[in-house]
Amino acid sequence: MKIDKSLMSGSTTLLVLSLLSGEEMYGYQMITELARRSNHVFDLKEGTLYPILHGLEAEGLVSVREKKSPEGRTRKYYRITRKGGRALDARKEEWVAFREQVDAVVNSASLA
Amino acid sequence: MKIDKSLMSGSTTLLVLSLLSGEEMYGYQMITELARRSNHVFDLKEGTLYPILHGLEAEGLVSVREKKSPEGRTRKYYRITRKGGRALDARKEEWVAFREQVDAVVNSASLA
DNA sequence: TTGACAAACCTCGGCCATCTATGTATACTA
DNA sequence: TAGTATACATAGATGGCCGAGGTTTGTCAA
Repeated sequence: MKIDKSLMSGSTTLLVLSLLSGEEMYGYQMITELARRSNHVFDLKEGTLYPILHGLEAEGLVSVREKKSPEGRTRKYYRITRKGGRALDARKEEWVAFREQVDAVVNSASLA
Repeated sequence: MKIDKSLMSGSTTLLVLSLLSGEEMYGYQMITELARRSNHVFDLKEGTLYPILHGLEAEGLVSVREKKSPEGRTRKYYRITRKGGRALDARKEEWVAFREQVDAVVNSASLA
């Protein structure tokens, strides 16, 4: 199913931080991993992700280190910081509240 | 709790059509009703709603009729059309898929 | 060895949804 | 009669995401 992209707005940071809370990852990997875990519902674009990562780094929510892949290419591995963990918790709370209220409105109307 | 407004993007039309699926309503009422039903999580602005309503009307998803309130003021009552009903169903499906995939990513990461 | 393709990073310009600010008019109330 | 709530509306700014393009390095086939 194709989801209206405007629905995605605002959830991207939550998704990225969630991914990083599990393990250290590099950008390109996040894109493929997110697509895989969501059955391609989330097809994050490079033009979207990289600016977000730079922003998260500037805010101190993630840290970066360069590392060579087995083939010799250089990758930038991102790791979530303590501050990032707190930001993630806040984002999760927001998401849950948002989700519940949307459902409340959608369901309350259908009962009328 | 205050929700990042960017999260709202794309859900507004779903919410408006949901409201109208229950009953005929006028713009100002939708704003207050939405705020009430969502515990002020959704505090839709007039500058957001009215253009949306005009757009929905142009697409044939809602119809309008003018009616005087008991006090004499003129209101524009919006009603969902058959086409609007089908659009609502589609939006609901999108929302459910989106919600489930976000939860899937958020939860799968926290297990790692 | 050259050409194509995937991996991996990046930036810029534009679109689009929403908000802020402002404007109008009417009714109620202090 | 001044202020507040109701009820509609639009214009400009903002901000997130995408499309389109670019670069470098490695792999593999022709």
